[in-house]
Amino acid sequence: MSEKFSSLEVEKQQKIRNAALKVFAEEGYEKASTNKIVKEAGIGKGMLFYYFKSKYDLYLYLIEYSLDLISNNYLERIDTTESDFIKRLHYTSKLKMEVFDENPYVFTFIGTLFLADESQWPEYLKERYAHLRSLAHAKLYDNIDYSLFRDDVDVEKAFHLIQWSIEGYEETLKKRFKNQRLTEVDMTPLWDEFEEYLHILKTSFYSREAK
Amino acid sequence: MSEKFSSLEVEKQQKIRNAALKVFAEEGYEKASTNKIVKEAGIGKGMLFYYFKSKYDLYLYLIEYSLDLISNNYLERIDTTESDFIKRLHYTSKLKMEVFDENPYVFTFIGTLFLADESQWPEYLKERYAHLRSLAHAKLYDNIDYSLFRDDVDVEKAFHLIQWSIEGYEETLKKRFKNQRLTEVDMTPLWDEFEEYLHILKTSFYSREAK
DNA sequence: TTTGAATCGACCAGGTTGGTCTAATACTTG
DNA sequence: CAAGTATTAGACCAACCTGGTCGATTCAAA
Repeated sequence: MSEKFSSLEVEKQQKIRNAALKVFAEEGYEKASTNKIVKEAGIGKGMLFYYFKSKYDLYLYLIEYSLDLISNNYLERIDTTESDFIKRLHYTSKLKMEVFDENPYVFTFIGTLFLADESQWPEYLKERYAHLRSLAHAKLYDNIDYSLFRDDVDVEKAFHLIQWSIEGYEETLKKRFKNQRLTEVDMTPLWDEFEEYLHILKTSFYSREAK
Repeated sequence: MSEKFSSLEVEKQQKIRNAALKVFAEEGYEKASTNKIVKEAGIGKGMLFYYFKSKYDLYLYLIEYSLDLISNNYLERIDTTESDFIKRLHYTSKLKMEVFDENPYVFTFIGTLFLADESQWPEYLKERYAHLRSLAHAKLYDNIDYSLFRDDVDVEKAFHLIQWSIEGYEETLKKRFKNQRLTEVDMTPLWDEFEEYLHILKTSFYSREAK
């Protein structure tokens, strides 16, 4: 990236980033076409190479940007003093939706990195990516109160079941509102529905006594 | 498709189909390259167009083939007299794995059709695709004994939670054994693990009295 | 009026595309 | 063995797309 890009108005930066994130996320690095990106971003082809010296340069910039965003605006904000696993996930989902709404392609883009070929990345990006993953793990599992769970179920397995359930719910929501901006959707009934699911999970996996 | 293709030895047919299914599933119709397909199938470029008159012809053939396979070897074999939802899903998973093992790309390929542009398909394929979806629904939900479920949870929601859990488990398995043929994997401990998960679901979502 | 940063899109060489065709080989039948 | 047919690989084609360049133009500041 050059200082040319960073001195753009933030809206324009955001528009270009979103376009690029979208195309990279959907097509993967190799197949992502810079033509498609500039079209989506509504800028001329020349400008992209004026801001970034190559396609790969743009790609690395997006990685760095996404790592930062997910760390600072999402993971770091997860409150690990909440020791109730389900409550923590509940709050985590709210956060995720918030970030997702402003930056819909970052999560998919970061997801694709998991299968990407890191070997050519600069060292500092590899480190930060590894750091992100361990941070994510810690933010989910550190300081969880195991005693809330029924003692006749394997807590580890219950963790998984709860997580899969939440991911499944997220997926169905994505499918349901595929073509709408999230801001245009009234989320309150969805959160209610989500909470009903969480309530079921609670009554199912937590022991009766535990409130 | 021409009779040229169907009179090939079945192994060769299968190899070509698998190659094509794989590429179409991974890249989508437009981007799937016939060059990649013939390379993957280990045949010369000419042969593909000797067997199928065009890329689109091959594509339609694969749709028909996959619809048939999933109907006959998978859905139709699901036993709807089993009214215990979890047991039925358990059996369904076994079937799915069986089919998956012999034909790993059919499910993903069929999955991509959901987002594909049906509008140009011949009428009979549209109908059969619609039929497949209603069949799938029926095979999952018809004749389920609701009384097994705890009466303090919404059965519909419990359905979803259970399904998401199973899908989640399937996904983690796919990731775990991404690069191995399924036949090379010793499945028995996995089935045991799976059954432990099912057991938890049972104790969680079914009422105590219901066995 | 002059400068130079910002912008666009025509353009380039190289590569890939779906599809054709030739020429060689393999197989069958006399 | 010979003749003919079925099968095969891959060189080849025009059309198109690729990442990247560059000259032409605009326009605000000096």
